[in-house]
Amino acid sequence: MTLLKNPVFQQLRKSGALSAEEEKRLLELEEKPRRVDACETLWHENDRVDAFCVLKQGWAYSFRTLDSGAKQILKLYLPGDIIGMRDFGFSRRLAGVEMIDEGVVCPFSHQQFFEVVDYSATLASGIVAIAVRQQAMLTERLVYVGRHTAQQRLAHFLYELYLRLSRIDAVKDNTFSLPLSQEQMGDALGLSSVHVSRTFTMLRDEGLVLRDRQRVQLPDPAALACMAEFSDAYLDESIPSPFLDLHVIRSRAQLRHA
Amino acid sequence: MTLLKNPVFQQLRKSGALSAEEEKRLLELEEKPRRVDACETLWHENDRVDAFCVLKQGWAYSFRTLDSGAKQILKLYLPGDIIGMRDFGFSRRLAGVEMIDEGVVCPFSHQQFFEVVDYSATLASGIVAIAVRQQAMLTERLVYVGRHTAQQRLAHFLYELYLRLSRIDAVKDNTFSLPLSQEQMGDALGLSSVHVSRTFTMLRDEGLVLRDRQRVQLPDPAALACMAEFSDAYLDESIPSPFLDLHVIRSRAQLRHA
DNA sequence: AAAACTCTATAACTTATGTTATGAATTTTT
DNA sequence: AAAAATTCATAACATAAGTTATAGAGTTTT
Repeated sequence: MTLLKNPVFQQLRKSGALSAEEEKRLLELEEKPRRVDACETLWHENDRVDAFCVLKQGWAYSFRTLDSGAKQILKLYLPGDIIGMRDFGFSRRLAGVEMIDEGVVCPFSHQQFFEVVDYSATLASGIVAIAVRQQAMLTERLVYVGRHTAQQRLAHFLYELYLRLSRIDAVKDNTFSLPLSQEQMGDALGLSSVHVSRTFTMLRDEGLVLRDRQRVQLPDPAALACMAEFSDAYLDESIPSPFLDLHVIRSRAQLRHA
Repeated sequence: MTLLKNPVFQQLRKSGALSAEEEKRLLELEEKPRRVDACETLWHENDRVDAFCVLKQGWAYSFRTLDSGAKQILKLYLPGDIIGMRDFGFSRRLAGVEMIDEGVVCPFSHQQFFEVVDYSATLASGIVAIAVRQQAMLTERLVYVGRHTAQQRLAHFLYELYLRLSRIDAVKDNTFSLPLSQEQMGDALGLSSVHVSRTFTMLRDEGLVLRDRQRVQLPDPAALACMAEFSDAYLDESIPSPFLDLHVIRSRAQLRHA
């Protein structure tokens, strides 16, 4: 997975909004791949912000630790996601990030990012759009953690994952791998691990979710989405047309500079 | 309140990172002020995304409406905030936005934003940093809605407001105006209005919050922050040093282009 | 292969918060 | 100024989710 394969950049590319040089610059952010182990910490809460990462392989999550020792998992990162944009413009990390399984990340520095932004407004806007989309998932979780039952929360969580994984071809026969313990899912959804277990049992009894260890199957994804009151607008991948005209604006601006 | 007065741009300015032309460009985003009434809708969920707004005067909030008719309030906007960056890169609004009291907004278009980004990486980064800071508040609310008691949630909400209002000089004698009904606070915190009322009573009994209609007084803000387990990192206004060197990177890049 | 862990399911019990209802206090409309 | 509509406080009751405990199933270590 590269950034260039992200649907946002795919659309820009197809519409001819990306020059060869821009594609090259974007790929330069992924120049320094690094293997990371399962459970490895990428950074801690409160560390100095020095780098962002493209996640090439593996799963990761960001989290906050509370005084009580409880964890709140903020965001699950899948291959192709950018990790750490949440901290852009802050001196210190607002959240820790850990790998779930082993994988590969490509760190890039503040300065590299600035250079890309400075070189191309199109690349800058594309990266911001990707970051905004990631935040949108978090916003959506606030809605359902605040207002929905445990069943709906878990159903929503599983269905969102199902959609995200589908897009990177990680779903076969409505089945995917979910390398999270029930405790971790509880930490993401604001539920106790016991209640996550109870809720899985209920979802199984209703025929909505079959699970065997890390294998999860959704026999009727539509029914699951419906009971979770899932609204997929926030996962919409299509970018608005003004975006595609960016390079036009850009050329006009260059004319003006000249 | 102008964008230029936002702490992010104030810092850039003081460190000499903003040219006169850049300041001018930034102010051009605020060229079309419009009076808006109390309770006026700025846009609905699912509207086409056409503009963003600088909120000059008054309070606003963004929200999602659920199938059940319940509302989840996502974010409170105070003067100096940018409204709508959450939807950047999406075709449709993910949330509605309404004014709370009357005020003034300055809408600017996608295209105007692109032109600013294209003109200056410094301005682009500054605006992104402001948007990231706003999202950070939302992320923080996920943490306490997911993991904290009603008392802590309300305490956190009030203390965060107290800090944000302090920065725009809207707090006198630890007292500020809060033009939200208890039902609306419930909608923000994922609580019923009845329980918000109960919780206010508890906070009063503990001497942490005095309230008379829209006047709210925090006799001991530090104690309130403590009981809410408030961590103020996410409201930190200082931007990291690579930011301040942006114009240096920029000039280097221009040299390379030449 | 046994031992030690970790994860999961389920039960019993507790508690925080939701729901419904009522009356008083404010605010808005007529 | 009266009437109508909100908003707020409080009570009584209902319930979803938390907590603690136990045992089995899987996994890892020895």
